[in-house]
Amino acid sequence: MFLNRITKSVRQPFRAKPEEAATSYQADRLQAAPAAGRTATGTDVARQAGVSQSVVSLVLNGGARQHGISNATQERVLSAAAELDYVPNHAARSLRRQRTGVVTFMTSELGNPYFAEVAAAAQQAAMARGYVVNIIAAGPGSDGIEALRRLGGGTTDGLVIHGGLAPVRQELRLLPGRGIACVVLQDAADDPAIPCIRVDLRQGARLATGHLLASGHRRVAHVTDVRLAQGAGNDRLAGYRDALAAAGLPFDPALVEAGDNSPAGGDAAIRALLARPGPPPSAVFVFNDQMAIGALHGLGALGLRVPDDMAVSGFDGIALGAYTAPPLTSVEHPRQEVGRLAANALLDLIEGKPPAAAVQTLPVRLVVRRSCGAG
Amino acid sequence: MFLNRITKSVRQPFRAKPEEAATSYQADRLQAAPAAGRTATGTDVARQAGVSQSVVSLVLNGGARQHGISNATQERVLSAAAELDYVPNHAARSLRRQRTGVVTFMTSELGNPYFAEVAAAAQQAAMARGYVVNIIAAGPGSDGIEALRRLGGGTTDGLVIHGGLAPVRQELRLLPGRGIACVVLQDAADDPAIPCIRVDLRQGARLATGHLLASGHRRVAHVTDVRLAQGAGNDRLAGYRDALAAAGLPFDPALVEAGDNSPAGGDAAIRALLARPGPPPSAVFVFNDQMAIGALHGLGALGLRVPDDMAVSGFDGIALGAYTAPPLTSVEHPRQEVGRLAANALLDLIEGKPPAAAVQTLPVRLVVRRSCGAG
DNA sequence: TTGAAAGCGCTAACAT
DNA sequence: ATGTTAGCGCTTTCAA
Repeated sequence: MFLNRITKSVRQPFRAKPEEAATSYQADRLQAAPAAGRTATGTDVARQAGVSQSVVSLVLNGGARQHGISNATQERVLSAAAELDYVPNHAARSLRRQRTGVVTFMTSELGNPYFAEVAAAAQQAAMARGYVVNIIAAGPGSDGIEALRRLGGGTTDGLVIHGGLAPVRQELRLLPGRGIACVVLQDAADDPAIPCIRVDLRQGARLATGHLLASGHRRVAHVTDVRLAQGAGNDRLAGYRDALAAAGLPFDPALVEAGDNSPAGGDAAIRALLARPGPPPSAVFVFNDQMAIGALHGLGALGLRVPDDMAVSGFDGIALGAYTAPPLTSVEHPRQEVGRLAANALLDLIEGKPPAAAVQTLPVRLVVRRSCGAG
Repeated sequence: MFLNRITKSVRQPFRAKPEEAATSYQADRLQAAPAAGRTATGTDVARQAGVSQSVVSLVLNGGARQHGISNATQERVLSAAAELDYVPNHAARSLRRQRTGVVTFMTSELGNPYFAEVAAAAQQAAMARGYVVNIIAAGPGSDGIEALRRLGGGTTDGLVIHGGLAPVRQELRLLPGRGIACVVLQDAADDPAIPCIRVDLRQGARLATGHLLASGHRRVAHVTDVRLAQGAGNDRLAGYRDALAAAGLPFDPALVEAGDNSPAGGDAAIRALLARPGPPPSAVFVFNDQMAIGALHGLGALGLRVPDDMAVSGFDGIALGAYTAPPLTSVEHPRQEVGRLAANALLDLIEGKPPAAAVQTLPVRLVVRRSCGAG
């Protein structure tokens, strides 16, 4: 059984912490390796080419020139490798080189198109620098902690992690000590050795709310994600308050509602907001576009017209936002840039180059569409 | 430089196939390993615990009981491991065991919520069986081929691949020979050694189109994905034709339009369809929900009401479909089931258990909402 | 111009 | 009850 910290065999649970035992790598299950028609090794190639194994390695790794391997030999090695469909064993190479050539992206929000774009850009940047990227779908929950624990030597050279950090901060701090470079997205990891690439969410919220206020709305509500709630670190809420303050308006908690981060959550939140006593808001700034789409739906169901009865602004700028009825005002993030910068910061770290800056904050852009009334 | 097939060093491009050289693993870039504060090894733990390295391995892998290691020794090993934050080296372990305990998911459609759900379910199933899952975002393009080439020994024990297979079929066939088990999603890989888990798209298309026909529509159009075009293997198009035939209606190519698989593509397609001469359709079955949302938008822009002027059915059943205006009729897929079955089929293959069936086809379910008029 | 050999960290069979 | 040892496949230094 695999064992990172203080855990023991499942067969001897008297010592295992149950929750760890339950999720830890069950090596016992992986015993019987089925003979899958042995893969060709470098030695096989060497034999076939009639040279030594080290020559194979040299030729295949580009060291042939400086070691003065003859052209004829190179040809033989190359064709033997091709003939045998030789692929160097990654585990052996990583073990020997003490680097894997792999970097890992971890996120709980796989399927969020936002992340997909960031990941794609990061992957492109990493590939351009010779690395393979793989993605682990795990979040701040126990799965994420477990995943981080497994990230030991020989797994990956570095990690970009995205999504609520708090619960995994502890594990994260251990990674550099294990020789794994880290970069975090959005939430800085109070550790100067871990750079952070972030988007200026607070400014985005200021822009969106400010635009609604500038259009003449005086009761502007806010729908937020219940997981972030009122706590500190809710940048969008902070930006919303900034904008109110700048307009000389008081912050009214009765105009803030929290909901699930989903269309259904946005729908429920807008209904809750309108069910409250007192004068209803005439505009609402919603946490993100998928919740905003739910809100549009809820408003329609209540017989309210957008933007006449209620102006709506989303956040994030997903592609579908331009295709809702009415099209959704939103705040675009520089996703590509985030991915590119994150990958490059990580690889610089891995390769020992001087990192750019501990925290890089990128600007956002307001995209005005019909849902907020203005042109 | 890394080299799978007939490629050579970038420094000696006279022999390298340019396109391969450009994308291949550039080992030269990964030379200088920065000393990142040496990670603790099993030997370190052994020294600290005052035992031999093999005892450490035994204790940490659960072999302690049957090898009769004393409790006191076990305690010492365990606490030494904890103290040193020991994590077994994955490369070394994989090399020795000849299995990695990792399975790979490959898809080009990262960010498609459809895939995210499949992947999540698969991951859960794989984790329950003691494997780590990692995801590679690569598709049927050159990136996918490159990625498959790198999938050699010591990288992963198995692969689930999703998305248009044709271009990578060739590479795919080589994998079992390299000891990598494969399962494909949706498009069967004419190789009985590679199981396929699929959803009955054709039946889904029959259901959606059939429902429109049953509602009295006689001119039912179809918007398809341009990448699938008219070719064979377009199950949705086939199901659409099935339904027409079952209703005794002729297939009219003028009622089929292809577009980009995106909201913009759906928008453009519906406009193109309506711009054609001849009587317009009164209903349309669209390739998937995101294209259908684009179509709803296009129809609105043209001043047509849904469902009165045009009934619309999507496909896939994404969450946002219930929140469009009007809510979108669609065809739900059993995503979780797909993921679960794929993971289990793959792991059975890896572990040498008898696989269930070469091809498992799962049923879909029509979800009727307002966009098609019916209740 | 090529080969031999050491060793990365781990597991497991075989000694004690 | 614990230690020794032989590799897994690869890279790289040193020798020939």
